[in-house]
Amino acid sequence: MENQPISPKKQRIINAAATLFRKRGYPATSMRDLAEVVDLKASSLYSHIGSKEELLRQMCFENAERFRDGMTAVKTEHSAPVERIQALLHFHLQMAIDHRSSVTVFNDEWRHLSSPFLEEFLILRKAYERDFQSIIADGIAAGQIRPLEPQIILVTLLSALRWVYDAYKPERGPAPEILKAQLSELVLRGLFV
Amino acid sequence: MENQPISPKKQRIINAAATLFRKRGYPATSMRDLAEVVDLKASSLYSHIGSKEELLRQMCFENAERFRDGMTAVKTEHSAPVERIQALLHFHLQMAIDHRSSVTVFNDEWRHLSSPFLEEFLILRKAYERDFQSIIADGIAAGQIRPLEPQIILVTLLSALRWVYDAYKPERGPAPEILKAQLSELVLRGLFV
DNA sequence: CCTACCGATCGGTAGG
DNA sequence: CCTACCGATCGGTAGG
Repeated sequence: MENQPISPKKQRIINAAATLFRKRGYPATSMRDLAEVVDLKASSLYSHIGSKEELLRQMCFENAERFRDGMTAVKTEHSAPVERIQALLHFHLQMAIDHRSSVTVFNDEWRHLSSPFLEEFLILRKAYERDFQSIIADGIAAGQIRPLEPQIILVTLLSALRWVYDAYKPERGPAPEILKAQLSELVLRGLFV
Repeated sequence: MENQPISPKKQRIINAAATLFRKRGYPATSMRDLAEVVDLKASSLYSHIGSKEELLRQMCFENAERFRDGMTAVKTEHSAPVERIQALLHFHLQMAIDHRSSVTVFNDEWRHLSSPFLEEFLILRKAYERDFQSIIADGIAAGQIRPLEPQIILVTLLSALRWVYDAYKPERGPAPEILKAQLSELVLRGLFV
């Protein structure tokens, strides 16, 4: 990924695109829809961006990097599996709050990437999942995590947090700290008392 | 919803459409893609179906009915909140196994319905969620469910099951009974030992 | 169930 | 950043 500086105008376009992609999905969002939101003609978008798919790529890979960096930080700051899992859970929730639209696009729209970006993306995602899964396996080996299939635990945990990206609005729902506390308790300790 | 008999050919088209809509999403699936899968020209599809959106409607409302009927059955067969929740969890997993593609479309593609079907669909979904949420509230009142926001519990529970629709293949993963047992344990009793 | 075709819309370019 | 425009593809229809 090249890292040229991004102009403010370009950033506005990216943000508007993330919101539209989240709400309608990537294929159902037209460049004319996007242009209207940023008060431009569709053709003028191309002075700032290369293509529609470049926008999608930017969102997918930007968040792949954020999750990779988050994983690195968590592994550096914590050594016990249980603490690592708790920290990752909080990190996922913070990502949902700070980068709601672009993380939703990262979660749901990556399949519309074309080759070779799709393959590159899947490699990054696989690496993240492998890291996470091995933390879970460590927790099981230490007798602190329920001894179930690590793959099932991983996907269920990630899936349980997914609604937050789609549906949580900090201004409407509970405060972020309350949400984090309730979700941690629910996921880590279970539905039943 | 009218209930005219559905010809075998029409059913084949619906099934093929469900698989394509699940894999690529509704907007990114063209009628020419669909025609190719069922060995027809695109125009010939219209001898069997009314429109592309009619296919989407069929899948969305068919499953809305299945979930409504499932909810009715669970409430008839069980009276304790905890048993009802356990039965609903098993019911959701059975739906994922029996109707994988069409339930994924129901979950993810309903937003592409147009008026007034979108509004009608949301009413049905809301009713289901209200039923489910009040069972959770009953469980909390009875001291059997963790006393958290019922809305958070509901969406987290439904979300935790969602990956199964997208990713579970009975022929590759664990047997359905094992999956059900592990998922129940994980969701109901939590990640931590 | 096909061939032939329709108007609308798509992502994107040329040229200023 | 706009006007003007391109070829491709879309969902769908006419007519047999």
